[in-house]
Amino acid sequence: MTRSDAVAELERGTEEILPQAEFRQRLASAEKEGRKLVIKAGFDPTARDLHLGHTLLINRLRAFQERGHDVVFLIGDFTGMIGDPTGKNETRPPLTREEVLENAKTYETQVFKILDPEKTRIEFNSKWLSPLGAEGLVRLAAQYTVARLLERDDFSTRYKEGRPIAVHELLYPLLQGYDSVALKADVELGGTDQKFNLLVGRALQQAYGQKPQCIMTVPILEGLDGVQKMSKSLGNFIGISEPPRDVFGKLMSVSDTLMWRYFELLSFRPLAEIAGLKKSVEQGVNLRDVKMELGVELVARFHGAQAGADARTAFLSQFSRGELPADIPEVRMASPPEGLLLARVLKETGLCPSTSDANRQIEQNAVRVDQHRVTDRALRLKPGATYLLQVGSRRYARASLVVQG
RNA sequence: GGAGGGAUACUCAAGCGGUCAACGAGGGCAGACUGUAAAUCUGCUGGCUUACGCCUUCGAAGGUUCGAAUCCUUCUCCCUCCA
Repeated sequence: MTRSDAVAELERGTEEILPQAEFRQRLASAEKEGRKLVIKAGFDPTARDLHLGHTLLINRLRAFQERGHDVVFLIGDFTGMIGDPTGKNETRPPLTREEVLENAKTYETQVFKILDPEKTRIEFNSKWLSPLGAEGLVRLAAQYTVARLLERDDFSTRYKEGRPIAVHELLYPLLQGYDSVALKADVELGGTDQKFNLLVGRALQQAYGQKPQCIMTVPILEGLDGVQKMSKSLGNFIGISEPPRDVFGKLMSVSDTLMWRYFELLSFRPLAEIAGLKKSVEQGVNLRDVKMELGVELVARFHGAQAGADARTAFLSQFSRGELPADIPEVRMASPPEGLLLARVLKETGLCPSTSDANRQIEQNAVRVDQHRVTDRALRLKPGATYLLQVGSRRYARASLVVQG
């Protein structure tokens, strides 16, 4: 890999690098002198489950790590008690110390699916923020002005609209910036919504007589709907701890246009290779197959290479050829001698949330018993047998009915 | 402290005494089609019930009425304006 390729690989998938020239120069001189850059990325310990959106940032960290730089995974346990107000239109209640620590713990296992644990430095910002004390805080606060804090979008909006801004929220950017001072960060990464905070870090380092960090922002990834940002609360996410078939399946359900964006942002393949794939689709290759490539790659990243291949095989057999999946849950239930209504059984097996819903599904031709469509909601399943039940093409179960008593 | 406005199903948002289990949009689920769980079109989207139908829901609690999401009272929470 040439030097400029290497830089391109580090900068890949970033939204903005400020200032870019300074970043490249700093990188070059550090590598020339065999010195590690301190790469900082902070995580708010409010989210427990990481999803693909978070991985954009983690992937950048990984790229730096691969080039031997000092990657600091900073858990904002102290600032977590404030809660970053970015993008929020109202004050959040502070988390308790216990909640913060609890959440922080769950990060590690997830993050190390991508990062190398040996090369990752995990820090908690309470380490330096707690000892800072009231005096230190006052000194820190003296380094920045209210007017500049109010430049931040969500602060200025709230201020103009007369909505409350608690004083501790104003402190958030300062504390985050002080983290950079404490770590002597060379580069700080964050989502585009973090730009303001990252720049405050730059200013504060300067105020404390350090060389100001460069900042690197990564895009906010759209969720499965292709419109809103990926988030757990919107339900449009792919979690990195989800089972292989869900990760794969959700990726397959991504719209064709969104798929390319995912590919560019999430795949580790060289950019040239992705361009090649795009070209091959234009020349008639089935886009579905390209989508599967992405699915295989991501499942493999989180669950191992074998899981990636298996997910593709399972998908093809189930949805292309309509075969049964390998692992169909089996439920035993008691039945009176005359049998149980189908809707009742569908509910008991968990395939449908209620008998009303089960009846609706039956009326909509969605239900199969032993591979045959059933449209009669009056059908009773007799005890003494095991039935294969399907609702739609994704929900399967076996129900074995045993005579009551 | 004073004056107004609002709270409706997963979300947004109509309704303002009966025809409301509640318009519409988004989301979700399903069917058709297909090259995929893409796109497109169609249907469904509170619970119980084989069915007739029954029950619960419109911030909370009471009340008026044959009948309330709709009117009245109190309460809780939000917002706007004045001080």
